[in-house]
Amino acid sequence: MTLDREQVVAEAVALLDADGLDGVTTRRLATRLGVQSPSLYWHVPNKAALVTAIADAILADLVRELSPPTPDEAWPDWLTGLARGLRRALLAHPDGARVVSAAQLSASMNAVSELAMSALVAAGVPLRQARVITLATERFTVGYVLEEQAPRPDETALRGWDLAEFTAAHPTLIAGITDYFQDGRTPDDLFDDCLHVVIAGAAATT
Amino acid sequence: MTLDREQVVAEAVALLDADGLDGVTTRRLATRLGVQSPSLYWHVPNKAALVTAIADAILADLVRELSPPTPDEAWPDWLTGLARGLRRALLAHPDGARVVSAAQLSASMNAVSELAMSALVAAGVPLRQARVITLATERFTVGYVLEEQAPRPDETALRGWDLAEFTAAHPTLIAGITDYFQDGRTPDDLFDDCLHVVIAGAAATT
DNA sequence: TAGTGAATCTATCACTGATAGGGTCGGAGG
DNA sequence: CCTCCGACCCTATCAGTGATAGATTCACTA
Repeated sequence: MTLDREQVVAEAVALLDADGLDGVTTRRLATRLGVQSPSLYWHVPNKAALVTAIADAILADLVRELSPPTPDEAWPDWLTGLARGLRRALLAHPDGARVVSAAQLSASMNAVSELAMSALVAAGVPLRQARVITLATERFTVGYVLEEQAPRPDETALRGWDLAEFTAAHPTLIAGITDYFQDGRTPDDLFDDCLHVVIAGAAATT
Repeated sequence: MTLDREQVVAEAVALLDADGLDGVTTRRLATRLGVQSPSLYWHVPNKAALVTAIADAILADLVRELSPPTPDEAWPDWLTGLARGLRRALLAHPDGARVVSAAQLSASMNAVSELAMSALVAAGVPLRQARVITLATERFTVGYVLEEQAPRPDETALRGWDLAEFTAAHPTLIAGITDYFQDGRTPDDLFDDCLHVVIAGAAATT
């Protein structure tokens, strides 16, 4: 029962889930697999390739369950669903967005892009606009989740930080944040609202 | 002529410019400052704080030259200029977007947010919409530049990668990319076009 | 049975962020 | 003048990182 690249990646994802990206080290991964760390290099050329493989694994489910828009589905609605699915896939693992943005040439991400562009083109969006729209949507979504998953500032970063002082210097910002969540709105709502901006722009510029 | 936190950060930025974020190590930074690495910890609590300080330095120029919209300036145009300026600031240093996205509580970034939100509110945009629009714009821009500055895949990542095969699997994607740059369009144009999507959506959802 | 190649091992490298604890030196208080 | 104290920097060291060299094991095949 010798080790397998697939098992390595699967265990790396499990390690990511348990300890985040910084917890994914070659040694700890090897230990989990009952092996010494240099053995991993037989299955994976280097750590960057491992991260890319993790990214592909993270997006694999999304790619699998993705389907082109139904005939009666308007492409902006379909694209909204795509972006939501992408965000869910990224949020499903700690540092998911970091992993995907660190990936070099993720096959799954390219599959998502291809599907999105072909769907838009099929729906009558000019090729060039389809490219612009998918790029904007993808990069917005990844950028959004990246910030969403950013670690809370540690204690030393907050030393000398005062809420009252901050509020005084950034009144509109604070007001906007508190206002938004006042009526029971959730972080998911905030993403949806931001995404709606992007999609509305996409629909408007076509 | 003893060392100063300001000098430490300035030299860290110089080191970032020379060797990228991964090149910014405490030892190399110390060497550049003619000092041993533990000395840095007198001026900076840890490396995360140093990165945040670098991020603030990167955005400092932007914040300084930023001004509210003139009375005859429509807020979508003004916001477009803001996003362009943010992108330029990030692109001005290697890994600029990575640095800013890794920063914990960057004062400069918050200053940008505050300025943007207050400008929008002053222009009549409802507070909640202003929040959504600035968030969408900021995260889109950082996410965009992050990918823009991602390192080209190294050789081992490209082992077994075949353009013809990739094109066959992603015809629309490849067509869209080649089509876009065919008429002499530049990466700056691509960003502007994507940004236009976001801003148009912002204007449309108001 | 000899050999080949896959898969793993041990040992080690150069490097990282960080801490402990000891010096040095200038300026303020007696 | 002298002492003391805090700012500032040092040496020494730690635990941990990705990675490589080179030896070893072991199943299968010619």
